Amino acid sequence: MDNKIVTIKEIATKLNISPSTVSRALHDHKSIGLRTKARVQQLAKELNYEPNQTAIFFQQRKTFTIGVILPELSEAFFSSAISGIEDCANKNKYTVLMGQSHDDTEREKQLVETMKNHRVDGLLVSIAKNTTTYEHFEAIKKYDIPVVFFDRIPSMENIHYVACNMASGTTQAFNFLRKLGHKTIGMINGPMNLLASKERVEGYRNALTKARLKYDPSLIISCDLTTDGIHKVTEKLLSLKNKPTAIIAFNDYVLLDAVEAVKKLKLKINKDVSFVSYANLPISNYSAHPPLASVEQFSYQQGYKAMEIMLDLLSKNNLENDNTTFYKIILEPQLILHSPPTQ
Amino acid sequence: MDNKIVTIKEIATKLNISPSTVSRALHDHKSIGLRTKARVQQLAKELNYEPNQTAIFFQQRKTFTIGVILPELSEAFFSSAISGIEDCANKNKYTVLMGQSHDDTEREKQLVETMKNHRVDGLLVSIAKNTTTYEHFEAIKKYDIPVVFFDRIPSMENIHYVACNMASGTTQAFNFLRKLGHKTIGMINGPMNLLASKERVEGYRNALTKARLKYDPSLIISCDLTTDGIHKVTEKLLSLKNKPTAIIAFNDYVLLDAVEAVKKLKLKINKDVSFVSYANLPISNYSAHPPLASVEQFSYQQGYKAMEIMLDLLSKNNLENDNTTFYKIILEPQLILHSPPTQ
DNA sequence: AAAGTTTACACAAACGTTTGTATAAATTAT
DNA sequence: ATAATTTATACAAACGTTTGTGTAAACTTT
Repeated sequence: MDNKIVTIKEIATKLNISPSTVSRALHDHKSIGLRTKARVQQLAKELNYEPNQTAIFFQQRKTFTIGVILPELSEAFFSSAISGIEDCANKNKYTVLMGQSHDDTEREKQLVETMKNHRVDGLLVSIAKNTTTYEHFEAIKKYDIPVVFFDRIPSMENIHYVACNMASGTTQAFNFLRKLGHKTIGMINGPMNLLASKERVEGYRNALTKARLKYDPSLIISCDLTTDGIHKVTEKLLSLKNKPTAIIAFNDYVLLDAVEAVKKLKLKINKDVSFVSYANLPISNYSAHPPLASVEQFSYQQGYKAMEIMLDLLSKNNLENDNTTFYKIILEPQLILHSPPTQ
Repeated sequence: MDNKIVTIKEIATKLNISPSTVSRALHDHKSIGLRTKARVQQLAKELNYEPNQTAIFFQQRKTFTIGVILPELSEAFFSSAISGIEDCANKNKYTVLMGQSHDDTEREKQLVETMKNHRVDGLLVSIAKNTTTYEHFEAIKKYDIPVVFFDRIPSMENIHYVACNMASGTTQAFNFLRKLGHKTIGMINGPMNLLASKERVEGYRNALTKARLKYDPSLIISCDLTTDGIHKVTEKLLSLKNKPTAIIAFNDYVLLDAVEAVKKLKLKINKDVSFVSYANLPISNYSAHPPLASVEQFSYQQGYKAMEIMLDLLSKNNLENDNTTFYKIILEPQLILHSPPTQ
């Protein structure tokens, strides 16, 4: 019942040997005799010895902790991603230090600072939607803390990242709608500083080109991902002369707001206008107005993979921090078709 | 561009003063002369000095880190709760170390161990659904690491916790259904080791008593919260002689599965059987088959409050770890009515 | 049995910071 | 001008662990 925390030193004193011997005995070092090893290990067990990780972290200059910065945990995409990160980290004896930017660049900067001071071994980041300057990420590299981005990738050179091929996903979505007979397809896009937004445009245009169709720029509108913004953009799209009969929404959350806007306009979903979106969140399966299809972005896998890359970087880190090769892992998204709600 | 990490020692050497002086100068200690203070602070800035937190943690025996163990981040309830935890922690210069038990008691034990070794200052826990032994939580108390439980509370004496009053929530739900005319009300309950399950029964029976109705135990069935379990329980309820016309589901996720079971039985929701559930997750707002009402459990607030309690415990901790008074914060839940999906 | 080798341990330094105590120098008081 | 006090700084230990190096004692080898 004594809640005194036992140290290596105490074990050493009790056994009349030196701390270094105890340490080595506990690590099963070959240079320690079997008798002493046994004695040490037994006493350690008896006294309920627990290594003081903070001391070890300090001494080893390694914390086995990975910082994760993401916009918003209550978004299913990110909670699922961090779930993957944590699972992979845990399997490899790493722990996850978590921080939400709430899509605020200032907060994001602070978090990077905090994480750096905590001496995390690495940083996994999905950037805030309005982050456009990247000094805080440049800065941390100087400290030999590798950074791997996932999903929300900044427009930086020489970074590691894992993301979904949104161009291809968008092409899939576009072609799917075309096959259903839609001729005019609109798109509610995200902020253009996000790689994912650029790629959506790319995929959209690729599909047009392949189909030898003309590009009407007014059919793609960026928005700030707020409810208001989405409402406005949706109304704008649906009041175009070249009015779309189908809309590709930036993601399932955007879709929810877009649906609201459509209802306000007294238009019928899946009749006047159909939707396809991205992420394939659980809500789509139970929603009253699910999209016809959703581009699955494999958030759990993205997180898991990002952590795997991190582990790889960390294992190589000692040898040579090779500043010339960068992981750019592109997962192929998959268009998931949804059946309309029954009853 | 030199990425060498600067230490207090180096600053001391460069200025030809002792490390202790540098440390005190950086902390604005009154015993340091203004001139030296200025010189130190300037050089620190120039060299981009960053205190090594791992050293400080080690030295101070305090990490400003709070461990959070919860079942499953991809459940909206928990991601929202940890969001509250993180927000409160961050405001108070604390960081969050996160771990998911995936509702596995073994993993939960491991996590407690990991957190302990990381020397977290405190632990916030929502237990795995099948955790029935609590030695791992008893054990950590000996290390003077306070533990605060939230939402999923174990049946232990002398613990701190914050939870929602599920008894009252259930009574509200029951009365709501009664007012709609339902005479026979069933309940899909969770595992009985959870306080929340016991409280639901309590609230159900209280409502009966107040209304001078007889208690039919077969109308309340516990399940293991798996899809299969929920299907079975739903079928069982709906094949009773005393068949319920309304069912109180353990939470919004359980509801989704229960709805499936109802459909399989070719029964009509809101006609043959109506539902009320708990949590009031976002899905309810967009669902094709939302419950008539959902008991809002204020997950974000629960997390935030739990962290506040933790902070309070930590501030008092030094004085006297008072093992006689325990926080038991009960939030009053609120029944939120849902309108059926439009169109 | 002497030289070489191995085994099993001890010693000490290091990681970066904080903090109690000692002590010169500067200031004030007498 | 000397003693008392204050100010500003240095010194050293400590937190718990790991790890490079040194070294007796116990073995081999010949």
